[in-house]
Amino acid sequence: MAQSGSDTRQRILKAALTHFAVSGYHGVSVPSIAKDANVSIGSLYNHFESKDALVNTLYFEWKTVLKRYYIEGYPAEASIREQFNFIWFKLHSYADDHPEAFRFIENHMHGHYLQKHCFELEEEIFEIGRMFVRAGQEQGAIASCSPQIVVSIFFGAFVQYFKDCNAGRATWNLETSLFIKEACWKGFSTSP
Amino acid sequence: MAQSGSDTRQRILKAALTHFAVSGYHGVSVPSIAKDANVSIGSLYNHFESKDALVNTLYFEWKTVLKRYYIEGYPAEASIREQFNFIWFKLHSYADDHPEAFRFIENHMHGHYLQKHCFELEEEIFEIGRMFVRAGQEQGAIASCSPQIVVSIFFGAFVQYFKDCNAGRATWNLETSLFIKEACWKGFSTSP
Amino acid sequence: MAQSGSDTRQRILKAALTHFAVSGYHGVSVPSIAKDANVSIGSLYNHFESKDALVNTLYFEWKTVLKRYYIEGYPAEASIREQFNFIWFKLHSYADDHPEAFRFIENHMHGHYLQKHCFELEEEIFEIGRMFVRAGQEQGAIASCSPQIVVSIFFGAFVQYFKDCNAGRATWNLETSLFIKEACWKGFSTSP
Amino acid sequence: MAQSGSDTRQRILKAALTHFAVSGYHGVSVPSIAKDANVSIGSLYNHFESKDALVNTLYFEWKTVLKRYYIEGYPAEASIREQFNFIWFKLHSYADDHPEAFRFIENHMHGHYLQKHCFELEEEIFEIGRMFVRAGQEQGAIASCSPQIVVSIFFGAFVQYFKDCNAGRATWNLETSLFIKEACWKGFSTSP
DNA sequence: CATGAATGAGTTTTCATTCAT
DNA sequence: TATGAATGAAAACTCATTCAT
Repeated sequence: MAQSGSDTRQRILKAALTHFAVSGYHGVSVPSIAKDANVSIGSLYNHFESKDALVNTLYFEWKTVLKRYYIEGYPAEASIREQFNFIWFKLHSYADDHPEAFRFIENHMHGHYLQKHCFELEEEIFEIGRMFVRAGQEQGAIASCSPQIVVSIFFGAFVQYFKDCNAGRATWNLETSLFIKEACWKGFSTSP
Repeated sequence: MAQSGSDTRQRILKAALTHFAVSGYHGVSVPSIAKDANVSIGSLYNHFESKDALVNTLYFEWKTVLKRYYIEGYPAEASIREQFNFIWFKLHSYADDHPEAFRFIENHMHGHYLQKHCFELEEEIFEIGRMFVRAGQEQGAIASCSPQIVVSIFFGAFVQYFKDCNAGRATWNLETSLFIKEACWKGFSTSP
Repeated sequence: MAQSGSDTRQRILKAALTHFAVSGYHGVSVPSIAKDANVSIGSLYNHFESKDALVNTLYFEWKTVLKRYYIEGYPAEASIREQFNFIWFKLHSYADDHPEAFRFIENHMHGHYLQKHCFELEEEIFEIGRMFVRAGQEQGAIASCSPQIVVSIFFGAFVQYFKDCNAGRATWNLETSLFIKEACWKGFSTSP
Repeated sequence: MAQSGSDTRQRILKAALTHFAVSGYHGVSVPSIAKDANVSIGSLYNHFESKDALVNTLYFEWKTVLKRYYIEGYPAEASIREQFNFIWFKLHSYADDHPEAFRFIENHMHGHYLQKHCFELEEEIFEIGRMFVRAGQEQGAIASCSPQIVVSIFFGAFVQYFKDCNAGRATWNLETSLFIKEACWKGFSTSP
């Protein structure tokens, strides 16, 4: 059961992600993560100070990945319409590439155990969305309202679609996703 | 500390709702519920067979209340537009009247511990939404797509708005709520 | 293995005293105490918040008993000589009546785990000794020096005698004890 | 962080002494010693077979040092009075030169983990004291009693004085120490 | 010899549940 | 029905020790 060594941390993170995504923080036991990672409990605690530290690391890492999805190649010079297409496409890609991570970071009640820097990162990411909305409003392309409201609409719709797919109420595919995207755009844009 | 007896069950349910809404199933201990309900542990177990039975009861009761909100007075004869107004208004009223209950039933990962009849009830409620969508589509008032997708859009938007209010990113009021409702309608309706 | 109920706490305290007296705080495991007390671990934790709370309770209780030994019937009006006889006799009686308790409270390094009120109680008891010394010095019966020094002499001698008996280097009996008492008196009194 | 090698062992012993003196055998973890010694855990185990072996080495070494203090230059031909002055002075010097070591070897409950040769060495050292007492008794200079009792008196007084200084109840200086020495002598000597 | 990641038995503690009163 | 002490399996976490490099 001894391990190759260097990838221990990654194996722990991978196993932990799966467990937390499925059962939530309190529904997961550290031994079960260790077992799934094929690592001893002691080893897990050599890599992460506590269960708490482990979820926080996980959350921060995957929110950071999401942030990178949004930021890298963001078409700041393109039209608002295209900016929205980009954001939606990235959201979709992230959920498609890393469904467990998306489930983990969006599906939970992230309670008392998340540290400040995690909440701050979450806010940074929402701020990316709000910046897009503000730009659209300045150009008159997006309806006038509190920017977060627009984010609520399209992000909420996307998350619910993702959940419905997990629950078997909807089918996961790009076509449907783009249909929802268009509906959202129609909903908050000012185009006739 | 002895209690009148008849309302014991209600006090337990109330305390349990608060706890589960805040911390999730696994994050709550039965003794803490009993303490908050001002009831002995033994008494709690006289009223509910197990922690499992308690959440299931709670979930079923509050989902039933939500179902009643939708069903009672549903304007089946009115226009699709008005039917949507009604659904949205009920959703809003429920979240407004019973914020903890809404948080509890919508905000969590309801995992393995929910029993079949709870999932069935959830599905029944979604079905109310889908029936409305189908009716709208038959009349040509709602865009043609899988009915659940439309539900995802407006329900997802609403849930996200509710969450954002809880997180302090948005402000809870009817005006904003109606703004989101209109955006959703514009999004999935066929009106020019 | 179910227990009569009301004396659980006492059984825990008794078992804990024995264990701590023999092995010290860190050398004792909570399960071993529970087992010896014929009590389940959970039950132990119903009665004491933590291992820490348990030692503190134990320490405080037994130091309080020692304090009572000194205080009750203290012959404040008698001669200094007789006051010393009284103190010594009480010290001896305590160690004789409760050898494990004496071993526990005097033989250890009571480190970080003792709470303030325990240290304060210890100081109160030393203060009883110092008050006796001051009275003796005012009467010219005890040599002039910092009062604690006199306490160090007789208390230290007694504790060492007690330890030596435990180690089999000396024999525990009143006669020897009184011999040491007389030596101490000769040592710090001013009598020719 | 690699070390010169030869002094590794010394650094380990030094760090271990400090830790054991403060927290006792069971209150100290091997990794914490290694860290403080600036040595890897593996290296520590190259030098000492086990935690057990480490304490035993430490105990034996420092008791040996104490023994040397007593033996080297012992004035066997001088008067009993001067022999006592020598013993006391050496005790004081040892505690003054190596306070941590003195705390370590005298302040603890040295339980099950000490090996036979450590207990034997302890007994040898007590025997030095008892030999002095016997010589004094043969000369009629020390009161007649079991020799260990006299040792209990002065050694106990000294240890208590040392502890009181550590606890802040007394002040460590030679003058006070000599005062206690004189009191002890008056206590157990036969001089008028 | 030096390193430090890995191990897993053992520690403290929690908690769903039972049951005698 | 109400009570809450008792239970013990399981959780989070520690730590002496090993071993491949």
